[in-house]
Amino acid sequence: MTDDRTSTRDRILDAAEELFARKGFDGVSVRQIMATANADVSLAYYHFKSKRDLFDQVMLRRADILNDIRLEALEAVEERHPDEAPTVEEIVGAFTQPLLDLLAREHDEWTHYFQLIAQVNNSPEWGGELMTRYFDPLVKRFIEALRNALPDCDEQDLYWSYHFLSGALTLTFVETGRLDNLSDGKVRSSDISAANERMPRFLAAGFEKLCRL
Amino acid sequence: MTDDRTSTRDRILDAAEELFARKGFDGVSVRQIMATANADVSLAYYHFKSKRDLFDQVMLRRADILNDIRLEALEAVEERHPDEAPTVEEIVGAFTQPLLDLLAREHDEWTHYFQLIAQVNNSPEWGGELMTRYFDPLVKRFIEALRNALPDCDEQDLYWSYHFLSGALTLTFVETGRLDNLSDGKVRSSDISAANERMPRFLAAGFEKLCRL
DNA sequence: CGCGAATTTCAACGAACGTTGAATACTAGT
DNA sequence: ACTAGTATTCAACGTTCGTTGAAATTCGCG
Repeated sequence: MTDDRTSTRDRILDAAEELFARKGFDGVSVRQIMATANADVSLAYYHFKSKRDLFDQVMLRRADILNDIRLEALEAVEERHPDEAPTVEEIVGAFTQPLLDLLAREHDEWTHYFQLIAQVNNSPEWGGELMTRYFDPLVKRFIEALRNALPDCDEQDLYWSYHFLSGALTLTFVETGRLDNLSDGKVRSSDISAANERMPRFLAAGFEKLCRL
Repeated sequence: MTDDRTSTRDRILDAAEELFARKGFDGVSVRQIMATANADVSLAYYHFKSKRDLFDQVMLRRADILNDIRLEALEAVEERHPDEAPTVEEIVGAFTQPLLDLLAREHDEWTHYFQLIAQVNNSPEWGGELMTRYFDPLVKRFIEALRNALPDCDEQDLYWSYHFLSGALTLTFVETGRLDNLSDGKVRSSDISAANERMPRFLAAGFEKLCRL
């Protein structure tokens, strides 16, 4: 049950975010959401137009925050190199680190939202449209920066490299415990900091391998 | 509507596979599945114990095929290097190429199953358990081969590298059309061959970057 | 053909679904 | 204290859900 001090609308959004993330849009009923939010069923339809609208508002609520901190990080990297292009690793880091930092630092607050993004990104029904709507402008900005850092890169190589990056990043959001099983507990899927340290180097090497020759 | 010549049980599995892949387990009703399969609702419960059992059988039906062709590819690579370890790129290729080859060559037959795997892999509820159950033994075999090819690699680096590989690969299964949007149609998410050519080189570079110092 | 088993049809069960309208309670501003 | 608007409660709608039991049909085999 969610805290009663926050506004009803926010409690609904919190409950919906958690349950959508864990069970998917169709795996959760409005009644379950409102029970978790400690509120009457019909309040969902007072504060939101429909179940689908509630889902969209959950997605929307935090999207700008992520776009902002990523753009900030990219601009900081670019300001550090006023004359030449930043390294690929720095650009990739500006894309992945702000999110994984946030997830590691405020885990309880953000874990469900990131899980939701991961599922949406991998959904054939919603992956295309929703991710495009919320994150495309920023992604285009990053791809431009990468194209600048890799001026001879073929466009196919560039976009597919981004695609691999996107898949690696979003799977890290999920914390399935898969690594725990595979490694007999020696590596934990929930160790976001460990992923955070490694991801930019791993992915930058891939970009450079594909794009240089 | 599915072909009437195949057995009812197979038609149910085909319809379930397609609909589960497109809409998720809870996004589809048994009635919709049976309508697509051109069969009476109650036949679902004659051939399967429950909706969940039907889902498990869909997952199970093709898992062994994938495990077999991957293991074959890995053994072929190892036989080509009787004395020293194969290259990382060859091992990664043995993990990714057989699947993407299959998906490219028999697209209509396999596209839904691969989409299903992608969604399961990125689901916090089922990702851990289901993927472990069906694919872990083979994955452990591949990680062993990679450890052999990268003898000085730290265990954390090795497992996280595999994790990034897994995310990049499964996102490619989905064909969301996201790349089409991002690149204004110049790159197509459905161009599996393009991904297939690039993935082993991209990912092997990441493994080597993380693992060699 | 006849008989038992495998398969398919038909009808229905209670429960849960998304959504709505009308009535009630609360909260400002005058 | 009165009122206008906001927020919340209560009861219900028609539909669809997963699942089941019994009857009817089809099939393999003597």
